[in-house]
Amino acid sequence: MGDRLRGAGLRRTPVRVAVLQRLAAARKPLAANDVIARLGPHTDAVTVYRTLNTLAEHNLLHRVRGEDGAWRYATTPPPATTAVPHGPDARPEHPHAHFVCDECGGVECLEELPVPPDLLRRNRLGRRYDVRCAEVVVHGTCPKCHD
Amino acid sequence: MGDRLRGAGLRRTPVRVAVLQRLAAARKPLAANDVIARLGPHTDAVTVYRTLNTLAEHNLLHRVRGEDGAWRYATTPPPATTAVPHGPDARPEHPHAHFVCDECGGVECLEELPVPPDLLRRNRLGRRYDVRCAEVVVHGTCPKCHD
DNA sequence: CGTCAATTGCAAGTCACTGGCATTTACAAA
DNA sequence: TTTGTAAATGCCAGTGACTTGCAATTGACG
Repeated sequence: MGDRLRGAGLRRTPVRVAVLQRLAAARKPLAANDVIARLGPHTDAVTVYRTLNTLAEHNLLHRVRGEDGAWRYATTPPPATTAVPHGPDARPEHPHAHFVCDECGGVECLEELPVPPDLLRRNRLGRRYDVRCAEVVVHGTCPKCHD
Repeated sequence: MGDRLRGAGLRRTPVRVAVLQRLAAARKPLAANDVIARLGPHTDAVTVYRTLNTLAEHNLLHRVRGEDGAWRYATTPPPATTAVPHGPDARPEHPHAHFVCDECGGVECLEELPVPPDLLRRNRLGRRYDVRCAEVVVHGTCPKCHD
């Protein structure tokens, strides 16, 4: 999936491709640790940390904090048109809520639960606040941990 | 403010009282670090970490992750009636959104922006999900950092 | 094919927080 | 008031998730 890398102005390197593959294969957000584990002992952990940061900055990934404080990374769907901007300033295209299981710590994307757009209406806060985006995290017990 | 401690079934100790005071005086959520700094060098940092945990478990405090991954702690208003349950299982009484400034990292309670209650409707997710609570975090630039 | 900035890999560091354990203390009961 | 006891504290050392510095490597243009 070097297309997306090149589209974002990034070099297509083996580590980046492998990271994107692993994250796409896992259907849920993974901690850096999990990604490192799935890459085998041949890949340097520091490189993976840096790779995840880079990919997230360029909006090929998005990330959420797990309850343990570690980031979870997940792939973002490819942009609808090639004209959609990449880069650090781009907004997530389909901001959605996330689910955090309080039992197992697992994180899931709730694609079907969009972040309520009215949360971004600046006038809900003082006019002197510059609102950029909002996150919604739902806590509870996931099906796997259910009783 | 030992009343609240005793009400929660906790011992009234100098450290706990001091922590509650400092957090009440700051009108915004503080990182453990900030609390420690405001207590002077006479209080042990580990004790403060444990104290913050204890107070949060007993719902005298609530906490949010800052963008740096460190918890921010803020006092919760006293329960409306004395019959309101305390303890680890109690739900926050007035769940509200929080604001995180991407410039300075500061966190604020948006008491006037309640967490949309429909986020908790279980049927928005599969029926096998057990939804407990939801968090809303708004990102942007705070008045102090504005240009 | 060569050039060179972008990536990588490795060593060492930082930061927020936790665990273990001996000492002290709040507070209930005598 | 005194005492007994579990709960809190203080200190040391550890953990885990990153980050930083820097030299060696490499992808992708010309």
